[in-house]
Amino acid sequence: MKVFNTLSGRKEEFNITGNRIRMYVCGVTVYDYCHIGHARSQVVFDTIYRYLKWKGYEVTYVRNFTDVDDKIINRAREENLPWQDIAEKYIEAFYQDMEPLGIERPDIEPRATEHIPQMIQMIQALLDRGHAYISEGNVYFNVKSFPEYGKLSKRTLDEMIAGARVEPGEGKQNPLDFALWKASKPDEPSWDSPWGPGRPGWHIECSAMSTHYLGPSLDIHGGGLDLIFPHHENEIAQSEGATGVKPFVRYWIHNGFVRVNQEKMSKSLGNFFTIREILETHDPEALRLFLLGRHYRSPVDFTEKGLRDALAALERMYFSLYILLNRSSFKTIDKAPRFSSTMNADELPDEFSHLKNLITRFKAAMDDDFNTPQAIGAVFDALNQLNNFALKRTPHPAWEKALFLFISSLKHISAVLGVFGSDPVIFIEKLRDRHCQTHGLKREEIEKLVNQRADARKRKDYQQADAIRAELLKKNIILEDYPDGTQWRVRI
RNA sequence: GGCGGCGUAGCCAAGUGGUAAGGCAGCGGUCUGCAAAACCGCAAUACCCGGGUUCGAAUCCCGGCGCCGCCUCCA
Repeated sequence: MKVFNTLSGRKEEFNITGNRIRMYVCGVTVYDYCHIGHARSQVVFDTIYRYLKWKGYEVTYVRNFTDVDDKIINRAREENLPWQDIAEKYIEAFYQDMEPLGIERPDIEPRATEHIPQMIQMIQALLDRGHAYISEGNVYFNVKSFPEYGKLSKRTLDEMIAGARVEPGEGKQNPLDFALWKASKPDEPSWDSPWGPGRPGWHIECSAMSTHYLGPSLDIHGGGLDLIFPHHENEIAQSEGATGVKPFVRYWIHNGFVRVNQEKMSKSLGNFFTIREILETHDPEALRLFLLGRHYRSPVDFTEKGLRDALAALERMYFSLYILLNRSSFKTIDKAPRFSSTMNADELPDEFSHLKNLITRFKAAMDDDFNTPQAIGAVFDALNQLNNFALKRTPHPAWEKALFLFISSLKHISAVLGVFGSDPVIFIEKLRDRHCQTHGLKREEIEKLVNQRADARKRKDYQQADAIRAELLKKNIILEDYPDGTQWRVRI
């Protein structure tokens, strides 16, 4: 398996000793609803987590909540609520938004405020080792004490100072020094510490919590591209400075941005869509497929068209399965297929190459730096081949076996990608319901018309039949006549 | 100003040295009462532009042009 490592700037062979993977991903600061950028990051690392587990690794995945921070404090002031309530509210919202996207719960989800002692301990270690200093109740990290500072973001201290839009900063020896501990102002959250009442700086929580749960050396650390500097750079300085263990992280993985009109989606630009507002009108599985349709390191432009295309692709997949299952002897996905679950792909003739190789191709794609677009391509190759053999006038004698193999393969693939795992019947019905709801249509009426048309067709009254079809088409309902009956679907 | 990334058909997107996956849309064919779906075929004479290396480059090198990001809180 190859993984792109931000630290080296290259794809590297993924080598770890043993079978255990320690993985830490920066979660969110809980002061507002999550937007599509957060969704992408979560989907990307969720998929990586699922894939590593699927490969048989024993993964410990830690993802934090930053539940104390300037933004939370400000939000609390605006809403005139205790800051804890703000954090609580948006943690709950986070789960509500992530659940429909199929984001699995990490093994450990630590909150910053529950790990103040660990942070204090690490700050003390940094002071003891000469990497930090105290100034007016604040504790700062001394970047000059860590010669490798800049190795992740590939900048030198001199370059950063030359770039210089750095805050002068009260009591800092160097403008790039950053706060480990902030003396708290009167009405701010505060904890006791050896340096007086205060609260932790942002970066220290991830160092302290990752070390606490995973030890001083992690296998994978992830987050958005925008965390490389300063957040992850600072984490390296803190962790390696405090523990002396190098490297703090073996593989740094960063996902690219979601953009809107060619610009980064961000709170400060105000060009963001929250997950919940998108899911009001869009299918969550389509959103996940849309996000996985691009390589995780590339930027992705968020568009309505992109989402629609993804839904159309899903619909094609599920409608095909729906038709095929209907025609098969086993009818439904989970109702005891006639073929044993140990059916060997070798039982299929060689013409079914894409079906036989599907899992192999899927694995090869994912092994190459989690190339989800390529993996998805392999799935559609297989679907095309399946339809080709199954929907011919005289279907291939092995088509049911091929269908079964496809469904079994899909079970594996959906366990990793979190798409293509729905029951086709449920997916199609959901699509129909949603359409009826948003267009104020009644299913019974549609079905009544479909039946009327069937009668007309039996009478060979094609004029009447076509009139009904045209009427339904006006409502974006498309009829499809199959040998075993008429299906209706929604035009996307 | 420094550092990093990107530019592949109408749109989205893989491919990073061996002759262009896949999705959406389009066109032609098969099927169909006609459609739709599905399948088959067509569609970039070829990967921003200009040089170079190589038997061979979308893929490597040099030079442009365009876009984006980081350098400040941000997934």
